[in-house]
Amino acid sequence: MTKYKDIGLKLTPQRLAILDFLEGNTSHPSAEDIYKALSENFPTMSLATVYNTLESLKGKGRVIELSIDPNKKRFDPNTLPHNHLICLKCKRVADIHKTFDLKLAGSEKSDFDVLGHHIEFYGICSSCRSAAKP
Amino acid sequence: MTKYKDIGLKLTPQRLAILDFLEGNTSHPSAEDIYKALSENFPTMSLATVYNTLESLKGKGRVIELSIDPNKKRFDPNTLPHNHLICLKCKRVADIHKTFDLKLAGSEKSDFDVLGHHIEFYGICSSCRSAAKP
DNA sequence: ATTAATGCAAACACTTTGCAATGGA
DNA sequence: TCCATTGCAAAGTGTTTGCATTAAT
Repeated sequence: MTKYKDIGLKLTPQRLAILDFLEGNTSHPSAEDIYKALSENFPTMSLATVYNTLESLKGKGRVIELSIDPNKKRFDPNTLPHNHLICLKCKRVADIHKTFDLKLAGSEKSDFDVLGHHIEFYGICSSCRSAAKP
Repeated sequence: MTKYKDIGLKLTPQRLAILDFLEGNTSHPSAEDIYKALSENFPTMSLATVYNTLESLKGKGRVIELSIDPNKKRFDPNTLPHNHLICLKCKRVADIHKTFDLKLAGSEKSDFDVLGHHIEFYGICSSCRSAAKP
């Protein structure tokens, strides 16, 4: 039960619930998504707690914040390098486990220290494709 | 002077100013950035007009909306395929003109129709690097 | 006992919208 | 003239923060 004992944060029931919800979750939920999912079992949980916890988890490197969805931040508990595929219609995000080794020449870097990269593929998911066209 | 005559939108002074500001602009400005820059010469211009115009330009394919900055939408008048490099500290965005031909196998696409991709490189820009470290 | 985390509400930042007045086409 | 666009204000989202209370260590 002390599965998260070395997390470096106080383990409150709320955090435990958030961690359990995120574990293995590939839906790339927003803070609101997490809040709604947990509100059923934690009716008193505050949305602010979800935001605060996500911030802490980000600081501990247990969660990645994605800016792939233009309307809200989405979170990914998979902190290993990988890429994403987003549906332009419904904003569903799928993981792309394939990685790419992209090199930039010095002259292409605009004098930045380049630390990494992230690829967003975009397209249409199967359910949006098969949905009746207006 | 009818440089934008075939744009398919009514050419108001406000829109002309926005188009002129964006032309060749590589700063990837937010709506607020554009509004501030033009307010000097157009003191009565409304921020809503900037948003409305950007929406129209997006619809006409004259501007791309970027979700590279987690805090706000940024806009790019360069609609040719290219990639971006963002400074993790100051959020400055530079263009990467190099493109990459990234292929996904059918099994990697989670049953999406993949239409394209965009690469975000991230790192530290030269001015942030040389800034005094706290 | 300490100190961090919670929940609430208020504040904040960004973006969108309703609508009367305006002005391009 | 006609209809799209403007400017303003209000409203709508998503996110952050202040603070007294609570609870993990």
